[in-house]
Amino acid sequence: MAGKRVTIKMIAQEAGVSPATVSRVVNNKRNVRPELAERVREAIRKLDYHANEVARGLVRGTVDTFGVVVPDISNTFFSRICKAIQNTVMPTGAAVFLHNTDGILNRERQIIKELASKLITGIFLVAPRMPATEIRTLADELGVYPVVVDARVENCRLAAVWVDNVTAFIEASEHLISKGHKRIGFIAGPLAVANSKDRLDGYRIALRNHGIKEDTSLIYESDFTIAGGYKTAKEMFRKRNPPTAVLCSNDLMAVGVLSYLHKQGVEVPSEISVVGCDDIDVASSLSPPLTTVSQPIYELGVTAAQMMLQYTSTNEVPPNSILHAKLIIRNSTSNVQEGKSESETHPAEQLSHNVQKRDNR
Amino acid sequence: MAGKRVTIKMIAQEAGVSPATVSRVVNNKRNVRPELAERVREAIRKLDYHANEVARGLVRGTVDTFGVVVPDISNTFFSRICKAIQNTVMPTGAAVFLHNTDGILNRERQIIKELASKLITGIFLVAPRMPATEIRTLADELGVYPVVVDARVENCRLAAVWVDNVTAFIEASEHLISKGHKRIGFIAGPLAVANSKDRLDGYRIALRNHGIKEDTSLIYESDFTIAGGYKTAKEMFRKRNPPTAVLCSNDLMAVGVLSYLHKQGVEVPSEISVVGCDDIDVASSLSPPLTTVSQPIYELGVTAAQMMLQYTSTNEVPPNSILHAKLIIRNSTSNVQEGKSESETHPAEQLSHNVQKRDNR
DNA sequence: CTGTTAGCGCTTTCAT
DNA sequence: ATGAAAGCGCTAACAG
Repeated sequence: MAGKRVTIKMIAQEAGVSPATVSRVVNNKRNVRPELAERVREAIRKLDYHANEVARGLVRGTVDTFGVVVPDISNTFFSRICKAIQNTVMPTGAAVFLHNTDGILNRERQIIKELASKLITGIFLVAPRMPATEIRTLADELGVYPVVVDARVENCRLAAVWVDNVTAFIEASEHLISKGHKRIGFIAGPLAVANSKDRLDGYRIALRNHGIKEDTSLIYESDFTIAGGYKTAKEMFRKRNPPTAVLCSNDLMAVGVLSYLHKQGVEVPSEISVVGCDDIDVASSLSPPLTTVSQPIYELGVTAAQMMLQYTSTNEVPPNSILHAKLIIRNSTSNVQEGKSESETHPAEQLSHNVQKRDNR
Repeated sequence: MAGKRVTIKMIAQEAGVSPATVSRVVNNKRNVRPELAERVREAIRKLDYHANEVARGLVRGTVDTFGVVVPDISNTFFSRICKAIQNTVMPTGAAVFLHNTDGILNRERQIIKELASKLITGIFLVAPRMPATEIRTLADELGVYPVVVDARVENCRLAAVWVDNVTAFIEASEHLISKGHKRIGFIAGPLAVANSKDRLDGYRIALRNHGIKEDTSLIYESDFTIAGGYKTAKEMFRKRNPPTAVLCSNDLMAVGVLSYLHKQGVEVPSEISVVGCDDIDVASSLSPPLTTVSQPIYELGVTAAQMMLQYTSTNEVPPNSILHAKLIIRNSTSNVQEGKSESETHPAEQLSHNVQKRDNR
């Protein structure tokens, strides 16, 4: 590549001033005679000068760039967060490094170090696998501002924004319960991820609050993918005494479930109700349109970016931000099929079931 | 942030050698006495040294980083390309800047310049709006290696990889024609985008080759979104004499069409056939599973990355790469409804239609 | 093989 | 208000 870049010196010469003055003009320092400043600006225009950000970064000791570290950029959820972060941060002139971890812990550590060696200002850790304390330590050591996105980290002097998944899934479960469902299958994401755990907890709390005994044979751990949801549904409905509704930890798995049920000729929602989480773009266009826990995805990203901007400018770790999800009721859920829920299940619960049902009419 | 970074000098002192020697060790130059090298490595380990990439970039005049510029990272298609590029490029130690243009031409120009000022090595332009010649000029001027992804650019000394959309859509159209469809609606993407144009051309060529007169009232331009597909379907089917099949320029619009038809109680494929393009993750899980033109998305990214690597190492612009799409026939397409196709259309074409039909049995 | 030296392009005292 | 000079951390001649 040819590309002789024009430097500050050339501008200085062209404008008949010193490099220092050019620097002052470029950086909008006010102590430059307007006349000179104009001459410099003209030279800059004429030679199409663009400051070498790398040189600038070297002397400043930091570059105006952030790193965004996600498990999987091809996942809509993460790519939307990523977009929100970018859109929020871009107006300040900052750029963004993007990195995939594939959910591998060591990759995460590795990437953070690489990013730090590039003198980036801050780093967004989206759904990180690393323990909060380690993040704190590493960031301090590396001199990088960390903001954790979509993971609940408390009491760590760590800036973080997440969604209240427990409450969200209590609500989702109660929606199903209010429709008379008592045998509700649950497909969790990887339980090593705090969000997955929280969602499962929400489900459990809701059951308990409504006097429904937990049946561990109804709870499955999967992987947040369509294929995973499909496979899990298959297992779930092959057993005797299957659920009348299934609550999924994300939409992709719900799509898998829907797909399986459709293939088996099972009608949703008349025979089985299905609930997802995320409200991905296609959720409202599925047949039936999917009832789902809508996560404030974009807001998650925007908030994270705002926290980062505040963090870096004040040097004080901003308070955590807890966002709320919203249950969007569409057509994949309905009242439990008449007599279906209990007749095939524990006869002992028949009575309470009827009471429950009556209560909700 | 505290974060006293350890420098090459500290390592030099610790190991009792000169900075140059440390540099040699770090960069694996072989002309260092093994004994010394080991001492240096130990110091590096002990002090947890990581080379300052910014300083390195300044002296080298370039940093081992690429820019990826996409219209919209939250679109699965682009995020998958992005992931492929990253995965391919990462093993070489390179990092990736990600930028959204929202399909705005000027943003594209702006971003390319910003990226260049960061001394990046090369830039991936995914579905760019900029004319090829301008890309060539700008890249030369800025001293950056450009690779164009998912856009047909020929005869420009410009490295590019794209999919043969014309052939793909001829095939998709012929699939429909072979099922007896003669009134085939077409929902195009923005026709300013070459790919959209090519797909439409494929459709037209197929019609012509099979003696079907083109009916411009069947051709719509939309925007590649679910909402756009929905809205267009609404218009399309409100007219008298609607099509018996609709071919969409991407899956998202097909999802919109499916959603509209489902809402109207129209059965797919028995009443209307629908074809999409991209084979997005949910395509096979829709009901009905969507017949679609499967684009080699991941391969698009991998190929682009390989071209870039070759480009930067040989300094010769690699030959263009044309990938092939594949029609995946699922359940959203079927034979045209008996007597439906023509009875409501131009009686004049009745005969040729019957001939056509017989040909394909 | 190894150390010394001279910058890469920019910002930032420090004089003037 | 402006210029001269030092130096950010590293690499790459150039000596030895």
